[in-house]
Amino acid sequence: MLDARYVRDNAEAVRAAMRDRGSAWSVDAFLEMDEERRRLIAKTEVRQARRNELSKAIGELMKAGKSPEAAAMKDEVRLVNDEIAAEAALLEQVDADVRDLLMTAPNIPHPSVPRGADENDNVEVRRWGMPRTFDFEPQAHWDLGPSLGIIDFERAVKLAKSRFVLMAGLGARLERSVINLFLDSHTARGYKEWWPPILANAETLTGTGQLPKFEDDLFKTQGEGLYLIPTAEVVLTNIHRDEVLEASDLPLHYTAYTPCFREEAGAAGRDTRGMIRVHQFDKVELVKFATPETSMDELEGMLVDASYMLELLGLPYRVITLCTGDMGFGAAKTYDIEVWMPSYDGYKEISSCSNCWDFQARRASIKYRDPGSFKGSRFVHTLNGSGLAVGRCVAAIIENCQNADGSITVPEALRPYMGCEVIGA
RNA sequence: GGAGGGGUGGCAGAGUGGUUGAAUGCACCGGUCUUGAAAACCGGCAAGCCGUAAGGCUUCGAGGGUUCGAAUCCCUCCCCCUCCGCCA
Repeated sequence: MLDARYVRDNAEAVRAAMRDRGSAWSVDAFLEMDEERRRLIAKTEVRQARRNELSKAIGELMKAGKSPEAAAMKDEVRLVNDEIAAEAALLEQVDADVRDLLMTAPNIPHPSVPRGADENDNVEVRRWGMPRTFDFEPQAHWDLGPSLGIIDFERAVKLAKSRFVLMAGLGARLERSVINLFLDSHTARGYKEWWPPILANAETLTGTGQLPKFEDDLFKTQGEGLYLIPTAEVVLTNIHRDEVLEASDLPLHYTAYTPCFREEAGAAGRDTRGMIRVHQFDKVELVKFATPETSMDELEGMLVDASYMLELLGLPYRVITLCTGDMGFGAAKTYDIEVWMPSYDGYKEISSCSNCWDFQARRASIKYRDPGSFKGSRFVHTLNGSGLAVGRCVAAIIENCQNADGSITVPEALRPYMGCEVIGA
């Protein structure tokens, strides 16, 4: 959520930001509604002040035993109250409208973000590793996995529906091994591990920005109306919702493994094969809470921590900075890490690391105090990044580490977890 | 799910209809004292909103109700604790 006052005071800058993002969000509609809201507030508050004043006077009269005088005043208060009730109803509606509108505004891009319309305008930052040249025809993971008996797409459809995955034997173990390698690595580098609920309520989903705008992307339960989390970012960030943190405790570095659930409503026809785009996938997530002064440095650090996982596995990757038009709703700046996928003959997203600035903190009311530096409390900056998407990582291992005989060489870092050096053969 | 108890400022914890937006303690900030620190003492210290400001409004789990006036009384819901039931 943007700061209403900021929008009011920097209308032109916000207009430009929305333009850069390709967002249709209307600054002028907001300004108009906001002005109406403030006008109504001023009006009702005058009456409320009058009521409070009269009530106080009544109290004093009653104490002095002058109830006839008080009775006359009571009549006036009743009148004032009627007026207040009428105006309050109006104000409540306008207030809700303004908030709803503000909730649908995307975050303002950081000045360092390249301007651009879509993914074609993203800027490559760096590359690591060399895509392997095969001296045989490499198989895609959706072919090799089933032929090795470690992935079963058909029966996953029987159990649930399309875009679900069933893994077997060393495939299942590979998934678990990757999760453990990631968690062990991140915790060794100072991230605190959590094990959160994977169903969350509407307030939680609103805090990180999935609601109200992106409800269609989520699975929702009946009855209680809880949502299956689309990423651990949702729960990790909301751990501190409605809290005031101490500056001396910042930055906080959190990590968690969770399954993630996505409707993929708008993704018909995209990445239909394999385990690239599925309704349920595993992810190890990184989340940080930082002061405004350090959040951009923390983003760089998170990018290193996430991409280091691919270096551990020996998988080639590149890092890109998303342009203004390609960034997610709540992000002020985003780096994507893309792993080399032979079946795509290209790099495929495996992590997204974002600094959300105070956008989520304002929604979720996550603040910090620093008595030595300023009075009161301020919003923290929240960051999140995949470290990494496990399913896509498994797919990348299968494809990048395959051999001519259809076996897979287990990356060295995973061997202690796998208990073997080769899958198949 | 049933019975009982409870949800108050960063934390702990008073407060049952009228200057109580809220005692007190801790934490924090400023000062005195001290070579420095601690202790002691003095002072300050909730948040949000409207307003150039003065100031005003709102907020004591959430929502509704009673009243001229509600942290305080009534209703509904949520959450926490204890006991019972159920259960992995």
